[in-house]
Amino acid sequence: MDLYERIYDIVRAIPAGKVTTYGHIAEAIGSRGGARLVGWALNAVALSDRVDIPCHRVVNRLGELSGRMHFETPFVMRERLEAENVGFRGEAVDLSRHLWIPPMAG
DNA sequence: ACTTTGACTTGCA
DNA sequence: ATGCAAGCCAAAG
Repeated sequence: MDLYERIYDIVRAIPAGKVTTYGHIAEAIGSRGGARLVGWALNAVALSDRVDIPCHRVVNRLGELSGRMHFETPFVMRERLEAENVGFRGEAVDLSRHLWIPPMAG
């Protein structure tokens, strides 16, 4: 299984109303520090037809919507999260309430 | 083939 | 707490 598909599997597993971070996903696929790879994979998703992957539920370690630029508009990401009752703390997601840790692969 | 960049995170000073 | 450097894997020039 490619790392990309592992990433996609994990992102798809994020429950509505929850978010996770690039770092946690990277760890889940057995690639600690490979957070950038996750971003790259999501970038591929963004310009792909994949809609099954809720990439809006992936934020950086501070809960900031660093990937909002890659959506149709920079507001879509925030709006989608708020639509799922995700609470915000300033410009970042309240991770203390909405952080979801992905299960380890294997 | 080598260098630079990217929706990132961590370590050391 | 702030600032610089390293590490991860893949894609573009």
